[in-house]
Amino acid sequence: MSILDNLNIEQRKAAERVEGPLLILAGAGSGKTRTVTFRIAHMVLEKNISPYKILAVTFTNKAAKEMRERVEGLIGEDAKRVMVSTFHSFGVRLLRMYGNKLGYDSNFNIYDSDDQKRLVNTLMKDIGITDKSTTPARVVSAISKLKEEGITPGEYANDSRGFLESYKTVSAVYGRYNTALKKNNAMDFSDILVNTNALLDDLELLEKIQERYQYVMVDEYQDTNKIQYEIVNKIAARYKNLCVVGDEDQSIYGFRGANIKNILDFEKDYPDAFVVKLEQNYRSTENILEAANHVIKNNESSRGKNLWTAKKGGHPISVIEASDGREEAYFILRELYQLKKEGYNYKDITILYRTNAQSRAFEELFVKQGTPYKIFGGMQFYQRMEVKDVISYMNVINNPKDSLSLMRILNVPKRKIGPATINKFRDYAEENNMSLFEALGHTEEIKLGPALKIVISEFYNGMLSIIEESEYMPVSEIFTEILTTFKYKSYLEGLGDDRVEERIDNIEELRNSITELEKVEEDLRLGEYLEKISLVSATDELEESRDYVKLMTVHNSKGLEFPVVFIAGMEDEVFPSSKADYDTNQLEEERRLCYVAITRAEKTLYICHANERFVYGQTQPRSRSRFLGEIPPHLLENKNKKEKPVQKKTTEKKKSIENFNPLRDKKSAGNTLDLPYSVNERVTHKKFGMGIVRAVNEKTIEVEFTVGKKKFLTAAIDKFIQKI
DNA sequence: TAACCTATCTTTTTT
DNA sequence: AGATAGGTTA
Repeated sequence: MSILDNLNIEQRKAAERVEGPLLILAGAGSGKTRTVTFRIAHMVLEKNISPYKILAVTFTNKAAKEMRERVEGLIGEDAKRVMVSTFHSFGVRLLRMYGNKLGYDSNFNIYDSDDQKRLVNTLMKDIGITDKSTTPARVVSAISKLKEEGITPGEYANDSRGFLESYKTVSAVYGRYNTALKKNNAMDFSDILVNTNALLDDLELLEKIQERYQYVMVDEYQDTNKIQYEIVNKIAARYKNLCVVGDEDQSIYGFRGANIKNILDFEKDYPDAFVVKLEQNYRSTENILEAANHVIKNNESSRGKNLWTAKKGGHPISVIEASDGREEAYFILRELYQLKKEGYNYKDITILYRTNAQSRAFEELFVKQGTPYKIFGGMQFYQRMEVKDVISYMNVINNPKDSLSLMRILNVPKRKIGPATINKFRDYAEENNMSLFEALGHTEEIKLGPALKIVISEFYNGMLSIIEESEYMPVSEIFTEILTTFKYKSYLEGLGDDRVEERIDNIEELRNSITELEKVEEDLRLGEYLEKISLVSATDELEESRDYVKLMTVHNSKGLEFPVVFIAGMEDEVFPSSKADYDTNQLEEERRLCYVAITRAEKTLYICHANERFVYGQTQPRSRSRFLGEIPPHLLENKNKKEKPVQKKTTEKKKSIENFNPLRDKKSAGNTLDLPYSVNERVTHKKFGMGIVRAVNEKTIEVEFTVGKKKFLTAAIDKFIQKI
């Protein structure tokens, strides 16, 4: 008897193979996660391998969480000792510990693409680039791709494409951009990987890590890029217990440097690799699977698999033709109501599309009709202007070297600190080799009007005071301090913007999310919080229990499955994207994307397309996607409803499910201190004066001052609070 | 410095 | 269509 008796023959072959290099070619829906989790359980329960020695790397937090929970279901508490992590979280963890070797402080901030764009933008202006052929956004994506392909600024400068103007721009910015990030004690997403990889060049450290993680597993190996490849292979080099799982037909991240060769060449890298193919699909009906197989076989890059299912037949695939994008949304909504009548719930249904912009038509209609829905990805909660403002305050408090975040908030709320003034301080900081924030403390040495001096000193001292407090204050208190000290809400109210209410709601939602998080993790520190919100991915917020229709890009749907799937916008120039028109490799990637989309469906699949579409403020004619033509007609059924659906009189607007949920990953408990404080004891605080202790919790205490109740973390509290 | 107007660009896809 | 950058004016 073995725990592996629960697996099919192929899955079992893979799970049994614990030592040595192992390649698991796992077709869509073939029980990949099941195989991997049972493999871990087998290692721990039946092979006596310490869970502490196992590292499993996934692409999203959601995948990591799911894997951890499923392993826990099999082996219990020991599962917590297995390191299940995304590449990025794993890297950040390592870099917090050892980043000083590369010249970073452990409180480094993480920049998102918005930050990257702003930084590149200022750099381009500083250098005086007049190149109109490119934009900061394009420069950012070029730089990210270069980083993840392992090309340094120096190497890029020697590249032969040097005559192109956009190339020159990228080349001029790349190195300076890196320097600026480092000065700000910040990393972008690519840096997390690049620096993790660089850390592993330290042989002593590498050996330590190799000894710690003697068994390495990588999920979605077809989507690893050069740097991730190097990280994995360095760690596994010592024991060669490397298990990679993937499917070359689902490689869809070429645009961010993913290299399909990593999986195709695994057997070259490890000639003694054991290879297992998982070809039984447990997810979809025969019709759906056959359609997917017919599409993907047009790809040269496909090795060819024999994906099969025991679920014979099934519904034909419904094709819906609409006159335009709006009608497409109507048709889908009507079909959705039909499905509801047949007994499906909203949560069984997912609408997939190629680009985020396509979600708009659905959102408008669903709001009007009061249909519960949730859009994953797109404009993230944390990227909204007002949320980002407050986060930028937190960024500076966490890491005052972060001049980029500082520049964002210097004049928000408006303090009459314009670009001219900021530049004076930037110059002063540069000349005196200090950070912009430090420079703000030297108002006397800089030529300024008296009013400005006062304003800047107020800002500077306000920040200093919160920075000091942040050592022992819970994030929620820091949040409140920021809002009150800098009167952020009155600033929002005074904007005279028609979205004031929404913005204030967002701020309140941010507060709620922090409070929710602190319920789970009482002693959450600012740095940990910022890290957490930087690394969330779109589908991490997916809640199985709530009943709403899910909308997301095909990219975001990878690894997920749904009873009913609508693929919207199946038109040439949309899917495949017009960007892939003249490039076979890109076209093949689009086809893999289509393959991913089709194979998400369990029972029912709809493919929709419109004859014209409104793009860039213009109506353009559209024809059905070539991919649709690759599906044999006998699998398709025309589900066209000729008459236009009657739009219901707008009923009372129901609020859609918010696009945002508090993070709720649990974290292991921190240290517990003996508290010398007791309820009703009197204390004094530097800033808030006299107070009375109202509650003593495990890791925090609450004190009532004249200004109101405040919470404090007990760690390091003695520096700030004194007993009387 | 801020407020207002006009011209231009945007949409691939994401940790 | 909507967002944003850049320029002009108060």
